[in-house]
Amino acid sequence: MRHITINDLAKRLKLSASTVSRALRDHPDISAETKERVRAAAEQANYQPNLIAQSLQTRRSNNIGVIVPEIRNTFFSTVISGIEEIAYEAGYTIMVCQSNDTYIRETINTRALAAHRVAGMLVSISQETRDFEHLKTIIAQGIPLVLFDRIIEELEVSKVVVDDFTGAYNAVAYLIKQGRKRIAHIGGRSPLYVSRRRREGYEAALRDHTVPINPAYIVTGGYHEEDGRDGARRLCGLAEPPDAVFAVNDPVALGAYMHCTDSGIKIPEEIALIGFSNNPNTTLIRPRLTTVSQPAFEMGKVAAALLLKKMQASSAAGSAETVVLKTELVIRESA
Amino acid sequence: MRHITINDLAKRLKLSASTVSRALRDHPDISAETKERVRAAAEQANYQPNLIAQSLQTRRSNNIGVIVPEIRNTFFSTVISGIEEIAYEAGYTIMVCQSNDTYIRETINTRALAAHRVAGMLVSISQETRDFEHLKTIIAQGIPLVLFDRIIEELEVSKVVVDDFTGAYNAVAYLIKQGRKRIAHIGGRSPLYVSRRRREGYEAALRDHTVPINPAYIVTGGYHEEDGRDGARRLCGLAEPPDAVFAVNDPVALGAYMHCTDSGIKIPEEIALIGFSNNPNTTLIRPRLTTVSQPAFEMGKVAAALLLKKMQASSAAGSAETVVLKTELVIRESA
DNA sequence: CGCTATTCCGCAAACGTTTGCGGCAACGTT
DNA sequence: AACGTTGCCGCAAACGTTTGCGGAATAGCG
Repeated sequence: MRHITINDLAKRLKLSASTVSRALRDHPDISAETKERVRAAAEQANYQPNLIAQSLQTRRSNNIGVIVPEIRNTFFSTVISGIEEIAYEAGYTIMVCQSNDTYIRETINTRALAAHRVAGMLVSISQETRDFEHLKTIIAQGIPLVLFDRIIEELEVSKVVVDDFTGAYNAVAYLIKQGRKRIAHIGGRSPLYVSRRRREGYEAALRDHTVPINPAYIVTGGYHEEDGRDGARRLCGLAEPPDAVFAVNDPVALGAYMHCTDSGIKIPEEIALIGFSNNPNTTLIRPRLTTVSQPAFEMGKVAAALLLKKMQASSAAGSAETVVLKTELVIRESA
Repeated sequence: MRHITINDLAKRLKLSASTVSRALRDHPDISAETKERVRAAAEQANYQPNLIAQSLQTRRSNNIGVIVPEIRNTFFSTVISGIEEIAYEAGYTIMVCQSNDTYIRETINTRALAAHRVAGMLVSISQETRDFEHLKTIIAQGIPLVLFDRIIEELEVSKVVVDDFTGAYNAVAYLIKQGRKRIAHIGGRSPLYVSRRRREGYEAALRDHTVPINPAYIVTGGYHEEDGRDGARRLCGLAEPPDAVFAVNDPVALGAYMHCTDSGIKIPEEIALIGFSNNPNTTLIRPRLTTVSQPAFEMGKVAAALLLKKMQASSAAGSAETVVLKTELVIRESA
């Protein structure tokens, strides 16, 4: 019923614990013969080294912490999947927390993971976080940190994002090229990096093509489907409703889509629609949603790899690296 | 840069480590005054107890392991979300692994989590697993285990599932009541509990309504969208194609939906369609998908709560409990 | 004033590892 | 034959906690 320890093995083999330990880790001081004996005994007894004790001794744990706003949400769960993939290959396990998009819980999570002495942390901040003290203490404690997607620009730390600006820019430029005249944007209310950059891309595209920016065509809200419905409703209620909408992400775009189809507005004839992320379910609807690809799985892998690199570099932390992944406009029928 | 320990505090306060420890845990042996001093110092120094050392000493860790086939997959990520929610409230953090639906990786994951000395484990098995030795050793090591969704019936252990049989039965019965005559089933090829039970429900409904079971109307494959496409293609290629399809889950149903709409087959006029799970994206398509609700978030919460209960019960393990959650046929336009 | 209770705290061992250091044979070298 | 090498292993300390036990000081009691 109990876990068997290295001392049990030692006793059984009439050896010292240190010899068993060294044999298991293939230390040159141990003869080939006893190594074999030890290995056989360990195998036979189904010995599993206690990682807790190991971590305490070596002062380095083999798990890495992950904090996301919410685990359900295909974008984040896909990122987590990518993270786990890389972590697994490197022999790490991930400890996953969700902040439910609240600041308070995010801080609690960082504290908990720090108390667990994770070897590194990957976080995507909540909508609410304005100050970064909790992250700064993480850094001060010497825990490698990398931010992804929802990052904080001011923080001197490694980050991985997509080129939100360019992605948005290209999407809107495409709408203009298609001859759309009244291009609206359903954005995020919170000052999240991603929503700000996408909005900036939207505005820059309009400006560069000398189409005036109409404040009435910019509505903001949350990041879920219902927010997209709300936004679309307000937009369509305008005296002169838009003939195109660029949404901050796919859930919002899908919400807008729902509103339009439900109220008989034809897509793309009356209104064109572009989302952001290229979630799998964007190909479910008819017309299929034109969107900007945001490689979530890839992002998870890259973020994890970056963190692992930081962790190797141990002491010489320094160098905050930020990698930006490419987006691509995937053109389908909705625009 | 370093983490501060209980000894640092002790030195700073000219106390012993034991006193500090007891003060922090509010032990009655310590005077109110020193308790306050210690608390203040701990606060000021941002002391965080080393959970690693704590776990080693107390022989109980405060994290629980989770193994799912794949993290991306809205069903599982939603379950995980529910698990995290309950675990968080109870002061536990979750360690999440994915087996990628392979047996080998599932065993590696169980070993890793056992080596981490998790306080308990929640697992949903892979398509490939046929033997349960890895799970038996988990149990033998005294680690509380609860299976969810993809369970193993033969294993004497706590489980949480939905009433797959009844859910399937009701769905098919509904199709019959609607006057459908040639009802097909796109099921899972693997002998997974869920796919077996749903198929049994399908067959029972037919039998109870005295409609003959036509083997040609039962096709099997995997559990993803492309498998649904394949299944629908084969079904529609029949001399006498079915006029209704009950799919093993929503992704498969959506794949079937895609095939039908893409080849001009009208839903529900020519063919009715019912899925299983009530994934959020089933309301995206038009007609919306009729499906059987399978409360994923709830399942995660229940499974975690059950595990916590097992963990309290410590020694007196025994009593394998299995809770089955209710499904409900949610009727929409596709059937 | 002497004795027992009570209050409050420290010593040390333990949890399961890893690792520096030292020791003891056996061996090879002059 | 004496000596240095080498090969192989054990002792003990350490990682940061918790906790049983004992002990000093104070309080309470007759």
